[in-house]
Amino acid sequence: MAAAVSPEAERILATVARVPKGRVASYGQIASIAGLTGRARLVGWALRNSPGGTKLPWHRILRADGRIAFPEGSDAYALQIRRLARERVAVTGGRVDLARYGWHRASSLDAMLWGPRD
DNA sequence: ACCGTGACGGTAT
DNA sequence: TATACCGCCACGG
Repeated sequence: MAAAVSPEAERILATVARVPKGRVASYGQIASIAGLTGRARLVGWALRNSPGGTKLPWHRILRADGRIAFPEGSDAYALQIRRLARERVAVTGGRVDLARYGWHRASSLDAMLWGPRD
């Protein structure tokens, strides 16, 4: 049983699962929230090695500058853009406006003030 | 055990 | 805004 991977990966994946639909977060942000500041690369590793990672909203994770982390032109690159578009997240030039779609662990109040978009 | 690679990030130039 | 470097750490060869 249990693919266990590692306690850190578990926390990382659990954090990724919390990113709301229509919002995005950076690898470093996820690492910090998971209590692993400075270990953004581990987030990428955890996602890549997550058993059945298909269930996770991995497409909501981007680089710190809002760019897609996959090589431009790759299948994953195209798929991520497609999955984001499906959530109404605009991706222009392989990049998402974090000021607009970035997840800031908002409370319901913040959600009202900021709104999902617009 | 050494070294290159990578779904990263911050700072300097 | 873009490029270059360096710090970071798990893996694979």
